[in-house]
Amino acid sequence: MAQIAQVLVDVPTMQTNRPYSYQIPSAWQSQVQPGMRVVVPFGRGKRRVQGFVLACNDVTTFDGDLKAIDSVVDLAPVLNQEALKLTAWLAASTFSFQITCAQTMLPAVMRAKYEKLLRPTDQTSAAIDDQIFHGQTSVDFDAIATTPAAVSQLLRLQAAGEVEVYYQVKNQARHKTVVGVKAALSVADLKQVETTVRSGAAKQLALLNGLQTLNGETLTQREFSQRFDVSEAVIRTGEQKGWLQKTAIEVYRDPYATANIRPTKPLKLNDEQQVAVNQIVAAVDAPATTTFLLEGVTGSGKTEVYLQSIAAALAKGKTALMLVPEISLTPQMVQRVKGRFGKAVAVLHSGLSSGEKYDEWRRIRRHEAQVVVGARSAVFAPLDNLGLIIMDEEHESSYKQDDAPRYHARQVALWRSQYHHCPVVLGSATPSLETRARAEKGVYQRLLLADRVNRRPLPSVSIIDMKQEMQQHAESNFSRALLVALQDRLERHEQSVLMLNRRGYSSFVLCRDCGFVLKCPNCDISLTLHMDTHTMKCHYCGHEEAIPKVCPNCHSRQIRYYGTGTEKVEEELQNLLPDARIIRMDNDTTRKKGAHAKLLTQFGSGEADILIGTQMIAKGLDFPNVTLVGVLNADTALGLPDFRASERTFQLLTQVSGRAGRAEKSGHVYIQTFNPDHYAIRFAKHHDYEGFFKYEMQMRHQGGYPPYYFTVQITASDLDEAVAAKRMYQLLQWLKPRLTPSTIILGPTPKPIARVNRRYYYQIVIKYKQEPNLEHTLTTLLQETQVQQRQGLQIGIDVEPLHFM
DNA sequence: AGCACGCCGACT
DNA sequence: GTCGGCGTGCTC
Repeated sequence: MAQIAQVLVDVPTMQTNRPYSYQIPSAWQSQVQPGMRVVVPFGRGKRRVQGFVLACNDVTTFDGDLKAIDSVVDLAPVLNQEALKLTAWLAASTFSFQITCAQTMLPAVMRAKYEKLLRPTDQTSAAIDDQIFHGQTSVDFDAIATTPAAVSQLLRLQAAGEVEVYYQVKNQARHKTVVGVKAALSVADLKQVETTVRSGAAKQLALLNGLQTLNGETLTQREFSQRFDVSEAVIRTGEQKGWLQKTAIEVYRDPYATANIRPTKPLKLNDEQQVAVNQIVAAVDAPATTTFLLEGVTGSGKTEVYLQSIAAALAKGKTALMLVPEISLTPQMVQRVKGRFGKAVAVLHSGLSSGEKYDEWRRIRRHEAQVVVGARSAVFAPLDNLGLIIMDEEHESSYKQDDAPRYHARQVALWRSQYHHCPVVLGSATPSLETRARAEKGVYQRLLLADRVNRRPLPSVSIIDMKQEMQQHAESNFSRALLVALQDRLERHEQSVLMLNRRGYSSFVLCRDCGFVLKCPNCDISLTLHMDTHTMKCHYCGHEEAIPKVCPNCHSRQIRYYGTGTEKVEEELQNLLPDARIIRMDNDTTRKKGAHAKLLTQFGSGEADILIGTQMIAKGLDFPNVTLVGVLNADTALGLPDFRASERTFQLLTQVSGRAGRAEKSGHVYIQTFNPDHYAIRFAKHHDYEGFFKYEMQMRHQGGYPPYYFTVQITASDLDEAVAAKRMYQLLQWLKPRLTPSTIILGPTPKPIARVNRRYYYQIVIKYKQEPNLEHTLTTLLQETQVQQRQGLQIGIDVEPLHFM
């Protein structure tokens, strides 16, 4: 019987990023297993932390007295063998702490909350009890220890044994329960009781009759009350008389009421779709770890290919995982999958409450759900026996997590496909260059859907040169051509969608006399005007202040907002087209839970003529009556110092164009731009992904960028700019001799937004083709900079970063 | 992270 | 002399 547990403790630092050995108390030796959470003492004080058991055995390299596990949190492992292996791989490949990775894979409620408490002892004097405890059994340490003087007093009291410090490790996970009703007496006894009830007590008789029909089963109180027509008060009486027992029945929080979902049937596939399904299903059956690139224009029916492939995996008794970007995870999308697979579907996304996420996670782990649909983190869903992984819109940057662990869901999906020997399907109309290049080399197998379902032609696209427009007409967000088209749609009772490319282009306040721009005091970035709260906000640190009435610099009153936000566009459009009914969708109007869906439903049911929004409207929405799509500012992202700017612009334009003319009516797209000759815009006009791919590959080849090179970004930040810069140059000197000569190191350079939250940022980018020792080198780097990190320097490593700013 | 240990300046 | 500042090392 294993006596020693190797435990990963919940202390995310470089020094503690390894297992610690603990004695397993003999009473628990048969039940502690790898993957369970435990509470262990850690450190010289009385600190207790949560940890994950990685292994159980009888050996340790530690030559000292082992401490014992304090308590066991789980009855069964929450991380299975696959998850434990994945944790180790994820930590190594993203340069993050193992404990952080383990926690990332689980619902947030399973993360422990810690409380440091003070408790009285039997030596506590009346005076201290009066001062600190007021008769309570414990008080929060931090609430009392607010001043240095208070801290030293507490330390003295602790030394004198008058108070005790105690750490409480709290499990946040709560199971939702409803009240159940169960008979407490046998049927015979209940019959006996019936004879003693006063005649005319109809409800009590009904209750007794009802109890007799239960057959020892438990019914929810609600159901019982309805079925036998007895009130809760009567049931309470029955409980008091000892006829019945109330119990707690565990229920799942159901985020989508399954009741009103209409079942859907598989659609007839066209030839291309059928070929794709056949290939995928063959790989599911084999099983083979083939990675497919399913490349299909918008409207070519990729989703139906996914659904029928999933059906084949389920038919084989296997499970399936379907990843979609957060913004595509709309109620329509969920309905479509649930309509096909019903209760077998679990949905994981950020809109769920933490309790709902936990319940969905448990349904998956208990094998009550075989299909999981979810955003990025759903890639960790605890599905056993995986038969198929699908990643829709694989080029979406939201698949990469922005903070530690900086993983890309695609990499995790590929890892899991190796583990389960199952295929992966990467789907997109505009695949990332990396993926498309791998398909070119035969690493991935390419499946092409060139035709739109029903053979609808792609919408025609007009490019509008805003430079000319500006010269000939007054400054406006709307070109004449677009306005005429909008007017035309209003008259024909058709709908329009307008997209404002918000990135780096929101409203800021500018003084027309001296040119002063209101900036964040903590960050090198202008503050954004928010009309809903009437404040200026920083989008990086959250700083908020009042809108200035006079210029803080020259005291002029000519201080106005400048630039274009969705609100301003809406206002201008309403002036230009007073009769139009407009819905605006942006971060402000969709922040509330369910607001997103509500606005889309309103638009879909024809309650508005025009939908204005940011990038969020480009994805997945499918309204047959939309015949016009306008992109107000196509090129705001093109000017950004990022080699992926063209790729993103092309993808966005192609995607938003796909919103026009999805049913019988043909669509038209207007793209307003200041760079009408830019290749990203030219290729988007002709829906020419292949042309764009070839051209962009040349650009990447010349620039030495992915997919020709791999990249790693190292960021250092410090409150003192000189320190950040100096350390970065030292780091460069340290790094150079450890990398192969063909590797290119860019930087150090200050980040384009050099200061965020009072910290100064510098970055180095490593571009390499082959660097076998990179993992080791960078891990060493993190260890060697420990002392500096303690002194306030923050160092971060991002493997294959998606944003270079 | 959080805690103890340990070594220097201004107070009872 | 002691209290308390924070730099350094360690946590099974």
